[in-house]
Amino acid sequence: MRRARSITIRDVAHEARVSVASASRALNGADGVTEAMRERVLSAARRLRYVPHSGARILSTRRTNTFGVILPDLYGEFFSEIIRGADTAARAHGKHLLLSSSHDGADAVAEVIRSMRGRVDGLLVMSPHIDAQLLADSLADDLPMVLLNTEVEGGRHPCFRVDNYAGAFAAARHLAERARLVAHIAGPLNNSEAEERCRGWRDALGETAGPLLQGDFTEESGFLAGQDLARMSPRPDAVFAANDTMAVGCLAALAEAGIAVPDAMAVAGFDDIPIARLMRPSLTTVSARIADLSRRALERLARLVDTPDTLNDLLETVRPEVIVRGSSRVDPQSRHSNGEQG
Amino acid sequence: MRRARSITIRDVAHEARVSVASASRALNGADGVTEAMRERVLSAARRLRYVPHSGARILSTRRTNTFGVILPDLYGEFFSEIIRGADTAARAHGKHLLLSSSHDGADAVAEVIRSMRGRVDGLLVMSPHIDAQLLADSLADDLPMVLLNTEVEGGRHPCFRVDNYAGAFAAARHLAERARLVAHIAGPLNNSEAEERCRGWRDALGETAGPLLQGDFTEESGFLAGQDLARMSPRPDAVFAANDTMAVGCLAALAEAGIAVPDAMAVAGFDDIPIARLMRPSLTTVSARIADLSRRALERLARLVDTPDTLNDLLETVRPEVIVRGSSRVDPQSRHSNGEQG
DNA sequence: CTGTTAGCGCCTTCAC
DNA sequence: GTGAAGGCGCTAACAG
Repeated sequence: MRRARSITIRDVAHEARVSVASASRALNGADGVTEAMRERVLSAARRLRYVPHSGARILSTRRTNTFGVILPDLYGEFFSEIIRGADTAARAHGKHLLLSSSHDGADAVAEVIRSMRGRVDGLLVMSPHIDAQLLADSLADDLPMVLLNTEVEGGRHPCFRVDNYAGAFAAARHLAERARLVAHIAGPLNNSEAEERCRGWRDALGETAGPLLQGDFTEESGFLAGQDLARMSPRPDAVFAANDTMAVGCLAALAEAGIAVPDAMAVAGFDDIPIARLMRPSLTTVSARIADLSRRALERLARLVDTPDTLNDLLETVRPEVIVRGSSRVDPQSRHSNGEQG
Repeated sequence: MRRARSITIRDVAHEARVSVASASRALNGADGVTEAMRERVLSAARRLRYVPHSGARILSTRRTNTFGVILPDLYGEFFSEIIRGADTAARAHGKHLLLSSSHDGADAVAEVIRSMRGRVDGLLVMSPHIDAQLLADSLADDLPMVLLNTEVEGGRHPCFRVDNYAGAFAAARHLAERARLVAHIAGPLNNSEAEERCRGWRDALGETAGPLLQGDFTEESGFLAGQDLARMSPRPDAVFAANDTMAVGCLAALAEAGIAVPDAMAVAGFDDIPIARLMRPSLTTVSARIADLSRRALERLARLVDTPDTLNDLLETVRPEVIVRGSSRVDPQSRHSNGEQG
């Protein structure tokens, strides 16, 4: 546990009997160095187990080789997917990822962003909280930034977003094809994604929209909503949850209440988290390939950092796709469901 | 996108008409500063939208306020849980988290660790790869470090681990109570956790252990194993998967093959990832409360950084617990299963 | 209480 | 090709 003074480039230079400048050049593979000297420096470094101090390098190069990722939370499959996508891209570029959860609230995000100055080259920010607008204003412009599913008017930063409205609209329509009354379990208030999805559901169904249950994206809230649903009369025969996590909770409640899915009640979620496919019945959902989205967002950020370029392609919208699975299949694997010839 | 020269403490000092030192003191809430001056500096900082440059601060304070977390992968519920625990602790201490996946291999880990010098105050490392030993040797001692489920002989670093052997042993025993032949789906080769779990299974059953199927902790490998299992004759009537993810895949394969769980085959996994509870049937598993473990490991790391203290409590082992659920219940919710009066 | 000075470890002109 | 010197932004002695 002894924490000795760590060895610096000076030590290496001394050991190799060259100047610090030359050592630096050799270490960084800069040209203008004799092969002999380079070898001497490198071997000295090896002998001393020299490891460059990133803090110092950051200060002098003004490069951190790190991207900050700010998410509302780090918990659960959804954010795990986002992290995975970002990580994939970061690795590909040899960059680090500085992670932070903001737990909602634009001021919290602003604070986190502040604390990241000087330790990241750029930011990937997801802040679905409705007052993200405040955010935009309080942002320093001196840090490249890419937004993810974050509604901001000013539009100075590239933004990758899922068309939540269209996805929800399609899902609701799908359910309406087989059901008379389609309920909705909404996400948290003041969340722009939740709002868009709710709006999509409502617009898709018009007057025939079923009851609206308030949730908060957690599984538990989905469970409670499922219990409410089970007690209703007339009972809706379909429900669209604003995310998969709530849909999963809802399924559990329905199973407990002895309500058959999809026969007595069809269920659909949103996000296509990995577990959706694995539920029994498997969960119909709306997929936006979120890991892919975050990967591309980080790629974009990397480009932005390298070349603070033109303002084009500021907004990229992904049109999600309904994935029909067991929880809403009209005729659940009757005979060979492959033969779609009529 | 203009990236102006960012404003430094010098600008603030100038604006407030004080020296840089005083500005620094005022900004950092150090005492020995007139209230008037502090106010002047703070307001200047606000006016200029000054944000301190962490890189510089790191260099001069030799403190990064960041912990590095090195995991084999960032993907899936298991690692998501670990991240969550670490994040919880980090937030509580106002620290950042620098995340990195190493994708196995001790040399990869060593490389990642190298690259983290000067940007973290300490490291939380999980490297179940069997040659973690190499790791231990190549480690610089000048960075506080806490290990997670990582087998290293030298024992110079605090280590938090799950007793994989005991957990697997107990799970296998549990299955053996209701089954004649208990198969095992193993994790990847050269993974110490997988090995321990396999050993626990074998020792629990002795000669009566069923077939051993090779997996790699992925859901797909569990699925394939499940298919194999379905074809076997004599067919095992229970299977213990080395992690939940594979168990989930296995369940899917069994369902597809029309094998009833738990009646025709009991299934158990390991880790108690969130989804385990949500499967139908819900998945019997071994829980080590992994999020809690990583949280505590990070707490320990924080203490270690603050006080490079004594070497005691170097190893903390969690004895995991079998959680019996539907996939292995002898009498699946017959009548009111609460009344355990006989 | 405040300002001056000297680094933190590294990179990068600029002379030689 | 190589070395000396200055500076990145900030903090931490030390004087005043």
